[in-house]
Amino acid sequence: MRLTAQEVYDKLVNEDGILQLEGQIKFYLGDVNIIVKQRDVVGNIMQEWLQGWLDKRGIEYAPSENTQMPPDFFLNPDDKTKNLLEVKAFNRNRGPGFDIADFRMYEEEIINKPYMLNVDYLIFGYDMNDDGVVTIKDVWLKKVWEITRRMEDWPINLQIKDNVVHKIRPGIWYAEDTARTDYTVFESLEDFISAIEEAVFQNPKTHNNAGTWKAAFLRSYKQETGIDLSIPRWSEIKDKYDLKSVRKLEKAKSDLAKATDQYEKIKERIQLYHQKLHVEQEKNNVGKVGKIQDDIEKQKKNAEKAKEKINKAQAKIDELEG
DNA sequence: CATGAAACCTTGCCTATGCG
DNA sequence: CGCATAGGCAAGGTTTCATG
Repeated sequence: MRLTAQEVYDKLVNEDGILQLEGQIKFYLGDVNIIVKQRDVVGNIMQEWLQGWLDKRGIEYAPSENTQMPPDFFLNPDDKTKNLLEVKAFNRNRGPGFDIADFRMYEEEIINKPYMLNVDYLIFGYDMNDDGVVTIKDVWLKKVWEITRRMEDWPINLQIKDNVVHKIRPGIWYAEDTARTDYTVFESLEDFISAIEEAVFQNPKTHNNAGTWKAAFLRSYKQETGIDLSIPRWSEIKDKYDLKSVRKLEKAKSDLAKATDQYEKIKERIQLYHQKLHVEQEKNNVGKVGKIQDDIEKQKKNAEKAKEKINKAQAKIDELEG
């Protein structure tokens, strides 16, 4: 039986009820039996489990030729450019920490094999309790651009050690609270490619290929799919993925509005006090005149403070917009 | 002196990131 | 990959302040 990645997903979730199952990782050597409670191994175990599951359900596949690179499974053994499946797993109580691929290999790979962009990622979000019991909290089927994002100083989320680029790592694609996320995952294949191109340029080790990378990729992609992709410039799309700056700008604007409002109210208040002062001066009410004069001085200080707030907010807006 | 609104502080939670 | 950590955000409580 041959299934697509989507059919595999549906079968796992709907027919086999994977979200209701419980598992445990056991190991024995001699007469010593242990239950593995370390999470490092769960990803590999899940991949092997899926292979066992495919076998048991009689689903055809060819296994990976290179365990370092996606995919893990070719669901169509006769055409190893279609229906490719990559399996990932991560601790659902934390963020996804798995690697997508080594950046340099990936950047070259998608020129040589553009169909790799179409790999389906089957992702398990698991939980492991103190007894080592593993349960699957979530399963997703995703394309690569749906699980990757930019980072502060790079167009794609990269693991960087001693200034050297290593792996592409995922973002959080399932956040229910966007107020807490700084960078959203990419909206399209085109934006993802734009980010890769920019990263090829920014990375010292690939910088020299940057001039030809995009053209080479587009040629290869067209040859394989017949499609002329239109890739936006990174500088034109980068801001929409930076929610942090968007929020900062909004806050600065609201601070400015508030401070301006405050400033106006204080000015009105001072005017009112001046009127009162006038009345009491006419009455020669020395005590009250002194008190009102004190009040006016106080309000003038408040006005200065408000003015400072206004300037600060305006400076922030200029900085973020400029 | 009481009141209500705004400013301020604390705490817990979550994400992003760097390192081993 | 896991883990530690920093920093941002929300909620809730508390303080401060203008005002009647």
